[in-house]
Amino acid sequence: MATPFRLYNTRTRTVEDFEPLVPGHVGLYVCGMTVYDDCHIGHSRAMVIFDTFVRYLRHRSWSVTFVRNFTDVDDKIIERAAEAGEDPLARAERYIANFHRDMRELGLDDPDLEPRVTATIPEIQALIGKLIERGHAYAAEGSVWFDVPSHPEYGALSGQQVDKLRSKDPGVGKRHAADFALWKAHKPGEPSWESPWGPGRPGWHIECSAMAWSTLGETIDIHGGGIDLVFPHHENEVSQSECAHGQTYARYWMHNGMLTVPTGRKVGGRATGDDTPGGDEPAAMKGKMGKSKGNAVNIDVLLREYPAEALRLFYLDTHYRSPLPFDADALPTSLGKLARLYEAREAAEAMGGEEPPDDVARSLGADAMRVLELARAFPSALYASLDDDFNTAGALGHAFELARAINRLSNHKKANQRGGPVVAPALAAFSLLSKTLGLMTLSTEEFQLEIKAKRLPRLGFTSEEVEGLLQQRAQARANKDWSRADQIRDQLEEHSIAVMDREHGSEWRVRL
RNA sequence: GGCGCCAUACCCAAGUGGUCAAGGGAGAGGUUUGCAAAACCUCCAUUCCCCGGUUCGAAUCCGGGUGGCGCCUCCA
Repeated sequence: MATPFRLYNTRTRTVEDFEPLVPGHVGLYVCGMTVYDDCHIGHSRAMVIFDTFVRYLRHRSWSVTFVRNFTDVDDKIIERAAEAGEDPLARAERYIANFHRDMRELGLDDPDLEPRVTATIPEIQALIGKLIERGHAYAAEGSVWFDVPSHPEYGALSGQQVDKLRSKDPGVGKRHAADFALWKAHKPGEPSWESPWGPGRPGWHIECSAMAWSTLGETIDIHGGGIDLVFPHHENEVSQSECAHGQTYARYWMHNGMLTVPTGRKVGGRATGDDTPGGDEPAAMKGKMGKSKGNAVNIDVLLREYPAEALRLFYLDTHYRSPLPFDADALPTSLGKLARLYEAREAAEAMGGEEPPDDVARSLGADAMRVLELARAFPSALYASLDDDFNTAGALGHAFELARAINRLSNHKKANQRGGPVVAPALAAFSLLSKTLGLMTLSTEEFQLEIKAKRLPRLGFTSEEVEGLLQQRAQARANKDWSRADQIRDQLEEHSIAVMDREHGSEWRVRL
């Protein structure tokens, strides 16, 4: 890589040059879902960010082993399953299937490995055994606790001081308030496994240490996840792994910001098909999106109405570490921006043609040169942004500059026929955007069809009805019956269907 | 009570020591059009929450204040 790749490291609170342990190869472990319910758009923000991150690293010739786990046995799953009167493991299985369905729908690549807690029990027990052996854990009444005071470094990642914590959970047999469970003694009705300490199940944090260890070894290059996991989850992982192995657990910590619901705004709205009136929602609704706050919007619901790439653009249009506010305008805005990119690419394609004669080239002059300049500079501009702590929002800014330059050139009548020399570099730039950020991966036609399929049902029309009306309107226009033509157009416009009269006929779009 | 992050125009959002403060949306005017829509052009922050300080020079660094958010309980 020509320029260093720079990444913010939560552990040091600074942006650092990224150097993997083994040159050219990156081991990445990302905390995935606890599968007790459907994936909401806060979860999928993390999924999209890391998917895109891996895509980019690979594009830049790093070899990446991407591991994203499933926590398929835990308190919450057991609790929810009990409420629903079902088997916890069956519930987890169902939500894993749903998650896979949602990620596929979102257009994400599968991670290289997706370990599950229930398939990592031997490794978890081995790790716990090691910790007891080394004096960092103790068994008490069928459970095993991590001995926090035995690890002086505890708190380094999150900046917490053990004696300042508001510890609540008393726990049976715990020696220190900050100690946390590695192994939980079996309770009736809960899934359990045999162990040297009696039947039970893993605690919350040990699983990730074990899964990272079994898939990537004692030291991983980058550990990712939501910023809300820093404490206690990641802090505890560090202690478990470093006390067991005596090696640095993760060299870089990469945390994404939360999806938030701003104060006094409507959540979802047209996005969810929920037509509750706007206005102030209960205080509990604002802040971080989460199931327990009752403000979660499930990803599958949104994907029924918006193309996956609109979600992707929504996520990538803000730096991954910033909080991302979600409201009713968010997706329409992102979809509009995405459509702008597609339309610019279409305009570039339409300019294909012969090498222009000199007089035409001269008349295209400055505008054509501008496109050429931006298109050729695009790769280095994109790399500069993404190499700088994965600044996807900055990278997108460059794409929009190019889009405007293309549209400007294509407005030029002569360019419409003869944009020749600028087309290839412009299309190459958009192709690079597809490869790295996963946007504009469809043909323009596919994209328009997807929009129509997802948006039209809410507008009270079928494609056939719209086409029928447009035929009537074409007839009226041919007869210069402008009032009839305008009446049809107004009727469609009322239902958010925009009609555009082109030289070769009328097109229509769903207004975003 | 403890730890940490953030504060850029009407809205969203890049930029984090040095030419004019990206980009998108909204708004105003114009080109185009049968009229529109879309697209394009022009305008839209002499200024980056406030107050001090460092510097030849700060939105960018330091100190204080105010406001918002995350974590300390399950959390992407």
